Amino acid sequence: MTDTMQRELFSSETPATEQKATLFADVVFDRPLDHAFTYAVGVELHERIAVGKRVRAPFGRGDKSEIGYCVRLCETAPERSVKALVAVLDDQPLLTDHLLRLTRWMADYYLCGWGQVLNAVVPAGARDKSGTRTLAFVEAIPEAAEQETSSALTAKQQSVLELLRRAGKPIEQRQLARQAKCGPGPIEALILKGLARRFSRRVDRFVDGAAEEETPHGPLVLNDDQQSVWNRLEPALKQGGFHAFLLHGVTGSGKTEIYLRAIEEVIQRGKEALVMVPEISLTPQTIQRFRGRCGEVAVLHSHLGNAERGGHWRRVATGQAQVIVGARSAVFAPANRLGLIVVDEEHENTFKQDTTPRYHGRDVAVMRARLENIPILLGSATPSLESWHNAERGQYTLLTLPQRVLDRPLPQVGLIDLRHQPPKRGRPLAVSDALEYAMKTSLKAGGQVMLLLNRRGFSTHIHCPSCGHIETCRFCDLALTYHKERDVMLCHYCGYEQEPQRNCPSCGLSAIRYQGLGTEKLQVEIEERFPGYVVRRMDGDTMRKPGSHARVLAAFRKGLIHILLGTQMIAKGLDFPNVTLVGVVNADMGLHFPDFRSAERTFQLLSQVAGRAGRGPQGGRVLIQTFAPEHPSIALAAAHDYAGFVAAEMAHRRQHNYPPFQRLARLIVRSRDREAACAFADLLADAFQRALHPSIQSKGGEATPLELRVLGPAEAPVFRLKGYYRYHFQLQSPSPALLHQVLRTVLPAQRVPNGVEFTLDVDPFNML
DNA sequence: AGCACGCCGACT
DNA sequence: GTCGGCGTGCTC
Repeated sequence: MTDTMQRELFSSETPATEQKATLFADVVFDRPLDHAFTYAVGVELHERIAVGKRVRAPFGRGDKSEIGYCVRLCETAPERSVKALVAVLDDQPLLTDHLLRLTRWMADYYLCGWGQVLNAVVPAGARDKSGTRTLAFVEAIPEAAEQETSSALTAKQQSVLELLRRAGKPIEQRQLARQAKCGPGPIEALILKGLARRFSRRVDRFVDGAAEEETPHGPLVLNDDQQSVWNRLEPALKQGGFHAFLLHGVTGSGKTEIYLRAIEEVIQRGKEALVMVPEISLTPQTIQRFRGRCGEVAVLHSHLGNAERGGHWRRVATGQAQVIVGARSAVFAPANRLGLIVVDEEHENTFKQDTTPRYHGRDVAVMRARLENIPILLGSATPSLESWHNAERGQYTLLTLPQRVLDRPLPQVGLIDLRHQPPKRGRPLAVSDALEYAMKTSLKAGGQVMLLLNRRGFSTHIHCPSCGHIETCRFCDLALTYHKERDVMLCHYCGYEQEPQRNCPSCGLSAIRYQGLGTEKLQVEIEERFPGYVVRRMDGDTMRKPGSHARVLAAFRKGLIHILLGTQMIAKGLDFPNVTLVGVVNADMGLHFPDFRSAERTFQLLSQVAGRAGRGPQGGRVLIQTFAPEHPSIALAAAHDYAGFVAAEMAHRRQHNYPPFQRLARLIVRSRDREAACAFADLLADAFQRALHPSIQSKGGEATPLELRVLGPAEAPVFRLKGYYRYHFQLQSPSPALLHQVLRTVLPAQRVPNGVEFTLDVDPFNML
């Protein structure tokens, strides 16, 4: 008897359909399927089932038990026969109605399964109960008179009691012991003497420990620009309703103060505020700023452990946090009474996720604000062209802070033309004489210096002068970078490591050259040329351990480091008032990327670093070394001319039909088999071509091609990656609606061959 | 995405 | 004759 016969027999004896079922649940699974599956809900689960909870259900031919999300309940039986749910997993729904609608929209917009989105949205730590524990708290008994017993109090007991009375609230026992620098003895004694009491409380792990000494930071007086921005913002906050603002404020113009006021305003109304910042800006100082002013703050970002993240997440879900600060994924914070969303550094590309679902945190935030009918404030010193375009079209209200606070001028920016450097004896140096002189001057005057070089490692180019061989990654076709400290050659894309070679693996000659400049080599050069000064490097290599980032920045702030050099990481720090010189070692680095946003990125990066200088009363300047001083990204960043840059770049984008004027979707086909990848990319691109020009083959009459173009296919800029051959092409569409219409007609009809994978990226940022 | 079904080639 | 390759289509 075959399996099939068995199943047929079985199912005819006991019909799978629960004829008497009266409740049905629509369930979505973590699969790239765009529709929900209906299950009967047994009577025993009627009390427990709810939209937004996870369920266990038999799925597929083998009735394999799968976990999915319940997204809808209804009482009318569907036409087809259905299976019954096995279990409901959660006590409380993990998703609010708003979040369900938001994620549904994401699945439609980014063309992936709803279940996939939900799985990415609900953090692992929130799905289980981990991350809570029971702790003992101790508090002073206020009415207890001390007199009778005070004579018997030891010094330690006295100080513990002092501490408790001063706190005026319960303190966790171990923390109390730490603060009083005592063991458990004195605390026990106080409890025995009836001066304090102890009780247990179930708390989220990690969260309570974060409540360190806070320095409440009173609101500052607004300057005229800030005041006029506030005057436009305040009514929208008071009134509520969807309203998108783009706050364009130069670095140091006091955007944060505007954020804080706006947050305070909505908190006062009993609402919650969500603040999204780029991952690297999520430092303790950033969080502290909000803790000082805004009540209970929850923090959500990817570097938290499951339990810790779950704790914060639950605190948000239960309304215990007024402010949620987090990176990209914080846009899904389960807040119930959201009153405002702030997206700081709105232009940052780290808001775009580069795994499924490939969403853009800022765009999802705008959609969330729309769905929840609340205001949203996007802030940046260099707004993305997308947001600027929206402001120009009147979709967003533009607010401007054109000046730095306290009338501090923007730093003077000088360009050093590397093309006209006098030839040097020996090997070329990273720092020109002009930059060196400026550094020495600044340091002698007691100032600090920051140096930006946007490439880590020691040598970025390892080649053989005899045969021209270049050391590349075995799996990607990218040049390996030599890292001197770890003494390895590293692929910056896939992490592949290889022993450095003495001899050329191609021709055997023993004269391999390690060329090209990375932060490690720069550090060596700086230490040689600036003896007696403390030099620190900050890049992906030195910042591996958590906390090291904050430690270096703290040391720099204290003046323990004279010269801080590093990758763009250093551009994101907070204010360092004593930085009087910022040097950019090579400004052109990102300029020649095969990416239509490379000019914008370069402009943003240079503006950002330039903003680091002259934050203090002694002012400061910026020196940019470049081979292309007349390039708009560089010349206009040097002139602090955002408007000028945007005008030039917008013209360029319009001319080439790039965003923000048209929408882009990128399709990437990859396979270990080069031919297979190439063939399928051609096939797919062809399918789009045919969909766009249907009349060509039919009537031969007037072809009315939709205004949508297929660019490619071609080899992806990184052709080999992690052992895969990659081809890609793009769809360029005048409207998102048309783009989606075409994608939805063409893609479902495609069958992807075995051994070939393809991904779709709507509104792509990474073009490599 | 999984996973089972099914229809073809090389083995006991 | 059967084991197993992977192409094809479905999953409530």
